Amino acid sequence: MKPSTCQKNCQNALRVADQLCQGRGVRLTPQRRQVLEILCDHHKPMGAYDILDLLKSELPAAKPPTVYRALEFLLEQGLVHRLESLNAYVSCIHPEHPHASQFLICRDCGEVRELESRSVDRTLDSALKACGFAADSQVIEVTGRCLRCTERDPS
Amino acid sequence: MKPSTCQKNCQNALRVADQLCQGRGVRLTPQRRQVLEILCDHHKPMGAYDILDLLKSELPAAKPPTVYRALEFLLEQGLVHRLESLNAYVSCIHPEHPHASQFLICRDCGEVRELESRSVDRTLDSALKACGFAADSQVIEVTGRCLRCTERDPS
DNA sequence: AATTGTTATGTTATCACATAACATAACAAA
DNA sequence: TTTGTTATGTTATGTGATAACATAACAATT
Ligand SMILES: [Zn+2]
Ligand SMILES: [Zn+2]
Ligand SMILES: [Zn+2]
Ligand SMILES: [Zn+2]
Repeated sequence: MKPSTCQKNCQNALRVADQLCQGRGVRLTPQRRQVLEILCDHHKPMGAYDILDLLKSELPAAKPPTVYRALEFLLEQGLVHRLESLNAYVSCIHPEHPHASQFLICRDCGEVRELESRSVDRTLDSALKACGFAADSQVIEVTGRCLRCTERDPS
Repeated sequence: MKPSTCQKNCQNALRVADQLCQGRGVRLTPQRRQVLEILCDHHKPMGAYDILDLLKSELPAAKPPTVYRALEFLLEQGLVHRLESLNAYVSCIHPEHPHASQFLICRDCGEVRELESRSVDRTLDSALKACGFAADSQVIEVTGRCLRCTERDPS
């Protein structure tokens, strides 16, 4: 993806976030929006302190709680996912329809990809139903090598 | 489960671990075995520093690396799972056939249950295959309320 | 038995991630 | 303009994990 296209996607994602928040009557304040923008601008998962470092260039007074509060909001609104196995955060590619977190994490290139498999979702749901478990959040994270890295170096 | 039965299960799990390690030519040293025993004796997930506190009663010189090294070994051997969303560890109930980590975590009673669903496993595998992703570890963690807690207080 | 390479442990310090607690400010409704 | 609510500022601390280096135990070889 060319940089120009990429930046356009980021801008678009922010507009979508604006609309979603307005529609829900919640406030995407400048701080929250800046954190989301940082996550959108990067394609790889970022730690809270990585975000903090970047945020400081726009908001020198930023401190850990600044970032964690923004992340808490963005997670609640489904605009961002947390990657439990990396202690990192990544912007959601389809925030308009909230969904369970399903990620493929490449250990070579660091790329993360949202899987969004309905069949996995359904199968897991029925397994949960079968044992009477009432889920309120699901985490699926698969670590390995992505197609591109496997093709580049099939070892 | 009665205490006597439980303790028997723990002893049995340790014997199984002994045999597995012997068969694989790896060493379940006293330290490693003690950490595994602590995890087997408790049914709930434990943080590394919780384990450390208990370990100190038998091994006063124990320090964080002592525990983390033992956990690293036990994880490699599939004797223990790490719960990513809790930063905690729990002993595996079926170490004799290594498997992907699938957990149901009750937010009320704290109970964790290994799901071991073959259908979930298969569905995820085929989704991974479809996008050419070569997995080397899978994490599935579902948080919610277990059947018992739902029945006790259906709210 | 002595040598040597390997694996495991001891020890100190530090890094990385996250939140508690309390004060102030901005906002929105009455 | 008062009042309640939500958001932010600030300091300190809690919690989880590892780096780096030294020493000891073990196992294979000579
Ligand atoms: Zn998403
Ligand atoms: Zn890759
Ligand atoms: Zn298991
Ligand atoms: Zn429960």
